[in-house]
Amino acid sequence: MGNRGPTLEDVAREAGVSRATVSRVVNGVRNVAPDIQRSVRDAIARIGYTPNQAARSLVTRRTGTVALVLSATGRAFAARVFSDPFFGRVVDGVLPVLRERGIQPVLLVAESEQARTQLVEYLRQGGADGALVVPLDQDDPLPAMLVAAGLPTVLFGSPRDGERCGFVDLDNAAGARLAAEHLWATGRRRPATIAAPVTAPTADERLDSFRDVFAARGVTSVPVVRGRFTVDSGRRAMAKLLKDHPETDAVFAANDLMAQGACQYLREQGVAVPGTVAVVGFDDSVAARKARPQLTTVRQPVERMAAAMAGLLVEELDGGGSGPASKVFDPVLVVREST
Amino acid sequence: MGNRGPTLEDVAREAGVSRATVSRVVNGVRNVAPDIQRSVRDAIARIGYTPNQAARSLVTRRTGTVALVLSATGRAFAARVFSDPFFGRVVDGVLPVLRERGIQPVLLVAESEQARTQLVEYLRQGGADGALVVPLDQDDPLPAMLVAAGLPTVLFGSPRDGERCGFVDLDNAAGARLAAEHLWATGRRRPATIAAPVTAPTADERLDSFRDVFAARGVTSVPVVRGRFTVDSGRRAMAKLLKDHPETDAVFAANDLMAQGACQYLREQGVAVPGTVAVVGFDDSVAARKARPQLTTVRQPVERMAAAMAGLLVEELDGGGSGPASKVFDPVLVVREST
DNA sequence: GAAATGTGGGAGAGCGCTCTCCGAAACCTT
DNA sequence: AAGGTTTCGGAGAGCGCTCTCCCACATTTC
Repeated sequence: MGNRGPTLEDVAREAGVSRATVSRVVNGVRNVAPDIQRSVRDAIARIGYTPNQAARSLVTRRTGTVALVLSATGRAFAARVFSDPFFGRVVDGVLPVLRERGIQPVLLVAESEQARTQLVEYLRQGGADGALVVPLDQDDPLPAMLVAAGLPTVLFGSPRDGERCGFVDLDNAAGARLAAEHLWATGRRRPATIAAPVTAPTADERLDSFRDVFAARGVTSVPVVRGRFTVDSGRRAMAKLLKDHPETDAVFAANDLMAQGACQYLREQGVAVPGTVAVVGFDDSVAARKARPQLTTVRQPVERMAAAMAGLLVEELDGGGSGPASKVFDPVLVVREST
Repeated sequence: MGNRGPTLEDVAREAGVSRATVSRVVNGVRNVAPDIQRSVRDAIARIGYTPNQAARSLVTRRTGTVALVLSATGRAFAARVFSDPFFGRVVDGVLPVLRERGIQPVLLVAESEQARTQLVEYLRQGGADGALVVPLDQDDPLPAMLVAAGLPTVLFGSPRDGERCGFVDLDNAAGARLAAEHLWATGRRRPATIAAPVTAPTADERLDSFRDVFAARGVTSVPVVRGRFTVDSGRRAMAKLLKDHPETDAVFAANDLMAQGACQYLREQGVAVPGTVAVVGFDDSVAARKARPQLTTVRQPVERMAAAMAGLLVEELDGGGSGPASKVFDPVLVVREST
């Protein structure tokens, strides 16, 4: 606490110059004669000076920090976040962009009502210059709260109506269409889907488009079971599907983990994949390649999207003007062994 | 940015009192007459005042923030952190303790050399009041760097010699002994182990104690294969073990994920578990209960340890004196289906 | 009734830094 | 040589808050 280290003033005295000059050297602004620069740097090293961020922020109104917020409204927060490789990919995408610009990335988690309030308060008080938000649930109030607090914010996934903030997103509808058309083209006529939880941000976009493709070709009924994005829930969903609709010859799951669970269950029951039932996943996460059979899946370029998200925020932060921007990415179908 | 909101001064004017009085109300110190208190609160609500954390920190030398640092020296950082449920458990344990005290938890990740330097710099400049560090690798220089920077620090896992900081740890040796004695008692005489990577903090503590137990009973050779804490590496390790030491009748893995991989591989090869080979894991993570067969494992009370870690730091932070404290937890053997 | 005690509020000095002015010196220009 | 321009360093005014004094007044005590 009372760790009061040396200040600019101390460095100035040590180097025999003024506070202003030391500040200029530290921040590398304007011209300072080379020899004075050297003597200042020496003094800094000699007495072990570190700038005080609080003092700096007070005048610059900047912290040099950006928050990456993982937010959920439901239960089992940590279990969800620290088992789905999706978040790791987001982090992987965001970090380099921020580091490169000397911005300190800070992970914040909002796992409860209370946490969310504390978090918004923290950011309002100047905890970070902006926020990158990855909402796990569709009805998450956090983005709206941040926007209302006037904090520059960029979302992973489209904002709901009225939330005026930047975002990156995947063209989910196009991805689902890709999957549907592939299954149709390979002769499947009895598809079913393991959908996202109703609360998921992307829940119905993927589902509806998938059905539309088949509906347009005369297949009007596509059974749906909701999963919870985990391998286990995929198994359970598949079990239900197999029981209620044994004629099913194709399954489209809303993420790879659930697709993997479906494959596991099918094979355990002696159902051939892809022989009898074809399975398509979503994301193209590491799970897709590790599963056996390797999954055919809709690739979501998560790292690139995350990087873009960080890029948009950084732009908004120093560009100033022009307001929230956004970027939508195109999915690609990756055909492997499960279809 | 130029988001200059209302200040204490504005509230004071609005409420017709002095800056000092508003400050007293906001921070709830000393006596302020009830009616004045009310009028100040009204004024705050009316003009939407939020205290400026930078200004506050500048004088108090406190941020009200604690960093939870995940640090690794190797590759594939995010993949490791966001797939092993272990970290979720740590987060789950730490958060409530901090929230309860109104401390804002901030997750920091040190995934590279550069990140580590930036991070230490950030914390030295007053990014947080203290750090909770979860090192993934034994040779991680971060704890030493933080201690050197004078930051109150508490580790998950014992510090290396000379690092003078608080920590919580599991009695790993006792855990390994528990596993060994259980296997011995159930008649296993040809044990092998799937050990942690040499770089892991707990690598040899578990391994050595396990061997000691068997050595004391005349079994002097215990084959070792190193894994990488993942299911996949467990499979590979088991394959090697089965090839080189087909007589093996028991396997002790350094975490549940590897034990799970071992079980999978054994069963796929038609080797009965626990009939022919018994398997013991470590941690008692969710994976242990989800695996089939359900794993016998050494329970590490991660959440409680994490909570204690946070508690120790908080104490050091406001207690001041007395220096770094520590706490060691006892493991428990949980017998399930795999032995 | 005067002194001692307690209570509630204001004044104002910083915390460590940035950044706008200013002025002194050095360098061109015609 | 006189003026203009550029270069470089210092002075000093805050940024928004906390916190120590200090003072005015109310209450108690002998």
